[in-house]
Amino acid sequence: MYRTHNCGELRISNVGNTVTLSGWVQRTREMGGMTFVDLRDRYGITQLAFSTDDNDALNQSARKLGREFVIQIKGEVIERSSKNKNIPTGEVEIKVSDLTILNAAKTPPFTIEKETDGGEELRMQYRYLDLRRTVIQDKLRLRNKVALETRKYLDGIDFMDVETPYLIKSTPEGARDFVVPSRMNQGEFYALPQSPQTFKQLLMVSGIDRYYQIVKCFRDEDLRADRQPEFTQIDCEMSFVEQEDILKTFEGLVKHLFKTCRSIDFDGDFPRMSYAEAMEKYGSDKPDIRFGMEFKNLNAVAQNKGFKIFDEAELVVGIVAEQCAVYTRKQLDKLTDWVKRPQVGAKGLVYVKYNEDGSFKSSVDKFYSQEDLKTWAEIAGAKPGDLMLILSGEAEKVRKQMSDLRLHMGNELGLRNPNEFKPLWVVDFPLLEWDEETERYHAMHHPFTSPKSEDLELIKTKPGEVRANAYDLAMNGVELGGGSIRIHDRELQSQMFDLLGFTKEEAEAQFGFLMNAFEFGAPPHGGIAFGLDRLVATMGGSDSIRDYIAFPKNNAGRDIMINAPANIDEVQLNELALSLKKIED
RNA sequence: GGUCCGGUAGUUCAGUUGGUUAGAAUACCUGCCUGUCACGCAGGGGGUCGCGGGUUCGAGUCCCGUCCGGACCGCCA
Repeated sequence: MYRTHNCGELRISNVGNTVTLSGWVQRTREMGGMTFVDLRDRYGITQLAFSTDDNDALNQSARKLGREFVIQIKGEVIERSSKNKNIPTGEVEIKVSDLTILNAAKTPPFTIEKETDGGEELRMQYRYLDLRRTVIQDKLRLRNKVALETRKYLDGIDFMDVETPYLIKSTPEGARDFVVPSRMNQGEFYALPQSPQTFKQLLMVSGIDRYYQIVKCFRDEDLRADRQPEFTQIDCEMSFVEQEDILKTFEGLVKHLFKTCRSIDFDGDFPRMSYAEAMEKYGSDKPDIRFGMEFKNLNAVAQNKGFKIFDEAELVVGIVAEQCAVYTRKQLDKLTDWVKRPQVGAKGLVYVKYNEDGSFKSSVDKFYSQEDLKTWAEIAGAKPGDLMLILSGEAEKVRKQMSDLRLHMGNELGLRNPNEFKPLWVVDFPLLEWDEETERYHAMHHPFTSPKSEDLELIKTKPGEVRANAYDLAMNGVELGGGSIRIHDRELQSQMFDLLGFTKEEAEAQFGFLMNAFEFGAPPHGGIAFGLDRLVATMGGSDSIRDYIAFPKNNAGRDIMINAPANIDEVQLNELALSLKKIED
């Protein structure tokens, strides 16, 4: 038997017991005639004690142990003469009588500790060592708990877990597909699903009524701290529901998860905001409402006073940074540089300091009187001591830029507390989005989203103004999930494809199976999908999802531990009837 | 496709206007130490400064290219 106990469970009540423990050597401390060894496993650390008085030979062997050796010991639990209050097992130690080295270890390339000295790349290359760290294990433990509680909650209200295929068909809509060549059907390719969307809708046609799946999805797009090419969704669909039913049901899920996994209760219902309002007030469809700094439109007061840049702008918009009138020239220049970076892309930044004495100092004093600036402050809701930051230009771009600036200021001023959680349902998304490049409409959510019935008449005349029965759950500036009420009528679905620029033939070839299914009694249905990785990372107070995934990919989509992707053998290529073409620049 | 930041000891980093033998901390090794728990003390080993080219009497330092890592924009229905 390798162990009678784990390394985290022995207490003062176990004194006198003879126990066997196995684990990793965290550290050894040599004290002349004594040696202490910290033995670690997933559950904790237990101190082992050796001394020359007890057993000189054993003490000598203990000194030869290196970091991360895997050992097994037998001994008696004794009360420590000097206790360590910092760890749960700190009142006891093991007086070791037998020591077996189960496996020696090379010195690890970085320290296996809470604050490791290892850099990102090294940690990923030796991810199995990184995963020995308690902080990372805690994150995986949270993920496990969230997934488990999701299953409990959904199972409790009659949702049924149904698996859908990973080898499906590529479609041109949306993200790039990962494709898989078929050996048995040479020259043809499967695609890995970006989501089980059509399958879950077919399950509704099948009468499954309430479906969920915690499922891997794949998108061949560039990565970010919060985006991986393979990621996990909590994918859900319900029949005979309206938007309100979905929102209620899944607000319940999110509340359940925060309560059971983080002991956090939300007061009342989650607030809701229309997409239009979110864009106007925060310039984002996933606003962080942990702090204010709402956008204030200054067109009426800033234009036609002779300042050409504002006069020619479609939108002049400001935010108020409280108590920031004390910002120095240097700080303001730095902010200006920040918004001028290509990633943000603003042409410049106008500031107005509302000094404590009631006077104003701005970068546009040449064009505006103190009275003018006072009017701005009133509109913006600025008080003495505050700083107004103003951007102008093309409305859509300015909103995006101001949104970036708002979040930046939120970070600077410490207004984005990672232990505070502010959910927000964003509703009434537009159905369509004009794409400049292809000069046609794209589905904002996906082509199966139903338009709001009251907007249906606009579909021929002003398709861009049609709103959809689509909704997102945003939290702390992160999109945690989104969904919609779907189209369940063949004719309407067919019209949608028309609108999106599909020919009848293309629509039939790509989604005929779904439209055919709609002819055999499709119930009204809708659903939602949550990004599990983002949900868990947000619950853990982190911006990056990487540490919540056991084996993530790097910036370039590579797994640097196993070194994937990699070349394949000529034999494999031949079997697949593929040949590689060298692409010249 | 693009922008920015980084690459120096096992590791994390410092390295001045280009100038003698490239440093610190930590890890590692050796010795001492009987109550440590980030133990302490003394000593030691450890570097093709990512790679290639250029400028220069001289390059870790400047220039060009390239590879790798990170953050971001585009992209992500």
